[in-house]
Amino acid sequence: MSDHALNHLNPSQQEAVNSDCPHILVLAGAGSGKTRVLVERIAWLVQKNLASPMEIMAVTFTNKAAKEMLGRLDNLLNIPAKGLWVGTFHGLAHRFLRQHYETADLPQGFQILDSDDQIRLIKRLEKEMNLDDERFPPKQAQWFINNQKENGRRAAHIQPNGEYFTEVMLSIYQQYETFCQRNGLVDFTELLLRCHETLRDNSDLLAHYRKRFRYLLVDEFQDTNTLQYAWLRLLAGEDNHLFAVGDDDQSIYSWRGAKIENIHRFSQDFPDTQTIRLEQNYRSTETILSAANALIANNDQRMGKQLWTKGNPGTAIENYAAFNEFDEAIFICERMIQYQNQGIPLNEMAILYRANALSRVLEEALNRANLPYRIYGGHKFFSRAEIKDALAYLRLINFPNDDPSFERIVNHPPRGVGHATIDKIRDFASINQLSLWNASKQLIAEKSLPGRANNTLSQFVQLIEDLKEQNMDQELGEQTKSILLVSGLMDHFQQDRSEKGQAKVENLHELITATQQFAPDPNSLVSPVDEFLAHVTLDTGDDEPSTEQCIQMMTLHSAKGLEFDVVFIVGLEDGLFPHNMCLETPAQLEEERRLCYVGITRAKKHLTLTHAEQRRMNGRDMFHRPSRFLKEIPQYLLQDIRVRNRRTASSAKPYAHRSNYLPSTSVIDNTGLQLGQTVNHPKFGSGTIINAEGSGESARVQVQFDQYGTKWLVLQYANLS
DNA sequence: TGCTTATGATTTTTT
DNA sequence: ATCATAAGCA
Repeated sequence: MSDHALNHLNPSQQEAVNSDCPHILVLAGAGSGKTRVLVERIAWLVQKNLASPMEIMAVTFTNKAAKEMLGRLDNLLNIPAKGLWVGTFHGLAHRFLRQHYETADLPQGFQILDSDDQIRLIKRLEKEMNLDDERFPPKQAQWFINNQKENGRRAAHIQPNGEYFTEVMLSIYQQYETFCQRNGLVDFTELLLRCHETLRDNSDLLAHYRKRFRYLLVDEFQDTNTLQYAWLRLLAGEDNHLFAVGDDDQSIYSWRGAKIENIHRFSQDFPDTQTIRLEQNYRSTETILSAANALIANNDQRMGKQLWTKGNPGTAIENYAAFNEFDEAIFICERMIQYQNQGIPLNEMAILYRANALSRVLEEALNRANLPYRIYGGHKFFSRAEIKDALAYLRLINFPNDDPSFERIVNHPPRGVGHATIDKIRDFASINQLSLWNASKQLIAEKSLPGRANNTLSQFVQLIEDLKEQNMDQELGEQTKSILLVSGLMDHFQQDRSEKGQAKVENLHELITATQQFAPDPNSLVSPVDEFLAHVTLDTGDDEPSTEQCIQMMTLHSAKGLEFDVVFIVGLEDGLFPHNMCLETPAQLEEERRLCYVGITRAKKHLTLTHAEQRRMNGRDMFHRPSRFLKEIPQYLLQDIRVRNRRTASSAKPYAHRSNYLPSTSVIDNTGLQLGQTVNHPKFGSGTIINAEGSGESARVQVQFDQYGTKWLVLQYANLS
């Protein structure tokens, strides 16, 4: 970095960037320039010739953070940061395993299971083991397995403790481990654990990597779990340099294994650690910072930090007590329009909520107000059912022994291979230690299935064989396209005329585009298909930069790391935020408070907090008290907002009937009817059309009647008016 | 076999 | 209210 750039760093930042100390822990408050310090540190190492890019590894949690870091480095260093390893824990471990798959005892084409696949597999194993999945919920087994792995424990290492439940969990873990190993499947935690074990048990390999990566840098250190920390320590060894950046006040992921203790342990595990605090905030107004500081001061378990700013006090934090959630939403829309008139662009405004369920009412209000918005998070593109179906075809064609994929698509779209047949395949496969694919082929060859099942299954096998044949030398994009058409998957979703069905078709088209645009790495060790499949399970791909002028909506969790001129935090009610499920222990409440702290510190200029006195949740009207966090913010920072005409229950609920808001595109072929339309039936009275299928004489519609429930009616005979 | 209806549970999320 | 999964029926 140039000396010019150094001048723009404050003393603490500068100290962190060019410290000679081998181990550095940077406690970086919100908005204190944490990413910048990380990037400048790397630039400094390279430009002072302390390290070549080859000797540096930088680890992040999300692909987004990794990409941003790489981008900034490119800018700063002016040379492509060649040889530099920047990536997520999982991405780097994956890279390692692909390179050393033999040493790691994995097949070359090992596949990655995402947590969906993991659950599916556990369910299947429980069934095979004749376990009741009510007593032993697959979710819990999943948690058990991941937790054991995060603590480095293989099934064989665990001593049965005499408790029946634990022993069952352990036996599931055993089966799961065996199955994955036999079939070359690796779940997310396994990527790291396997990498850790391989390094630990191969001293020459470990020596090589320790020698290579003399400088290790970690972002969001407060989010590391036990395994990730162990992995870092292993790589660091005695001699390497470890630079960790984190903020204990922003630790909000303990519920998925993050160990805030890792920050506390750091200076014990690395005795000569220099701890540097970044407390000057460059983001928010003084008012917003004071609120954040006051709130977080209520937590006992802190390393202690006090953010300050040279900035102006800014405007007061607005506090609005809404009558109900509709009133809350309308209020927010009005305020946003006001801010927009003040010249603040829409993409500088964000609405943050504790739970995704809260977004619906807000969306409706934004639609009515003609305010464009974008929702972050939620269902990631590559994890949507229809996309995973398509990917399963791609996977099975290239790796016929991939059982999870086989199971997913053997009867999807429905082709007459039912439960009974699948059960037989499974049994046969598990008795003979075959993959479902090979089991199917053998069963067909032996003709040991009932005629009809034999037929339908052969057709499926033939379908896959055909696709395999014709795809041998096709481009990935072409492959995907023909898979979707030939398999009938596209057709299947096209049958569904509802809005959701149409969205799925669009998603499939988007997938085709994604495969067409995918640029395989020319240096890759695996095939483009394989690379693409790993890419989609490791990178959720939801970080397209949003340059569009849209209001940003997301959960408080996914807001971490972002900033906006204007922030609205909604649903500040006891029971919702802090959430009911997080009130059991003081530690949980403290995490909720940190979450609130994260939310507040996202705001640069204006912050508005809202709560509703009445809120309909899970079909019931709830009356929550204002959040206790509101009381923890000093009154003088808050300004209560009153609305001139207090909205009544009816005026605050202007769109209770959704039917008017369905798009007009859902016209049913040649019937003059459309989805969402209200119709009258001679016998069942009035109702709303909620679905339709077929055309001409076989056209049917599904109607939700006001009094008789939902019914499918053949249009020809229904006599609707 | 596969569609329809009934039942149950519902924080947060990356990889 | 809404969604997913499971049992039940055509």
